[in-house]
Amino acid sequence: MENKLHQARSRFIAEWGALGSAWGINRSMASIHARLLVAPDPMTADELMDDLELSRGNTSTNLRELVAWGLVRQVAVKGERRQFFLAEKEPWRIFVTIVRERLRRELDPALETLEDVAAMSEGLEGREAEEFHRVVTGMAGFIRTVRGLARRLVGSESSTLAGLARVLS
Amino acid sequence: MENKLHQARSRFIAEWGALGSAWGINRSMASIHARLLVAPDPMTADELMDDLELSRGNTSTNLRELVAWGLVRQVAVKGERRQFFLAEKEPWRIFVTIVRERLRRELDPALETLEDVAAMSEGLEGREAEEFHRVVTGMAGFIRTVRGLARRLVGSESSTLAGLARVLS
DNA sequence: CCGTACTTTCGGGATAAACTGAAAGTATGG
DNA sequence: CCATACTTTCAGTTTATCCCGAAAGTACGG
Repeated sequence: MENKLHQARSRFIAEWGALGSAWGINRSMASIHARLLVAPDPMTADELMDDLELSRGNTSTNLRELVAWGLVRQVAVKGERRQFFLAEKEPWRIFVTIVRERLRRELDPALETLEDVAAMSEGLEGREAEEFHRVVTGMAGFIRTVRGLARRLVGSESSTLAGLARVLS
Repeated sequence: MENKLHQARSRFIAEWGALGSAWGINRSMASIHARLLVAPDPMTADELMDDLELSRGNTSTNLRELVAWGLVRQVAVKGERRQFFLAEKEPWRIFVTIVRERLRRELDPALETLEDVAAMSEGLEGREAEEFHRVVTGMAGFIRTVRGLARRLVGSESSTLAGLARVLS
């Protein structure tokens, strides 16, 4: 019985790690996140370290990252000196957090550069320059629209999924 | 003038590469894609190679990948022996292609495993096992819903962005 | 404040991914 | 069917990233 749980948990952690890798999240961070997700109670860095066979340093660094992302928070347990970590478990909130952070960290700077570049190429002459300007401007506009939609989508705390489902059907 | 174009183009290519990296696409592939995006005419592997200072092998491999993704296609130019490559330039179509491919390559397998793991932990007893089952099941359900929505979103060839905008406002 | 329990930092090593360049492969025009 | 122009493959190298573990740092309880 215990064994079945361990087996399922390992697969879950491995799969979460793989998904993370495909999206630019490192394996340790994804593993720690996965482990915390399925823990009924907050865990300490030491427990995670032993469970996932990661080094102390690695565990510490990635826990900090997860806290910075807002996916995990530190909780104080009365009468305990060490820190405990607790993951957000509600899928919609996890999703919203990730989308928000990625918009902020990656899309916003990219969009700024793109609009910069579009402006730089304004009014240049020649086939190449004209096509460049046309494409970059179009791309920037599209991304700006997507960002706006994404922001509204993740703007509300409660799930907009049901609403979306209605529209797209 | 020529110079301004070059400068803007370099920045665009670099930015596209950075964006790609953050999303698990390698830099060469993203650079080639960016270069083709802003080209008024189809380009050959050699032109790309010189322009981006990549090796022949790297260029060839990543062009093939881009074709496999459906973001670039080969076109025949009359009276020319070598192959020319042309990128899809419409932002909405690019977006749809990428979303479709990533759903298929990453989300689908992940969801399958997740549902597997959820089934494995069905009926196990104990706090840990019960929480595990609860969380994994919830997660799988959520992802299934998201996938369904995404599929519908990218199901139509023409942009659904306008429709979305209406709903989310 | 001192000792101890806990956490973070960081230089160096390991690993994996990306990239190169040359050789092998393919196909087309003459 | 040969020569040549072009493309792909692949073994080896480089590069970037991740990860380890020890040492330094921090703060709490007594």
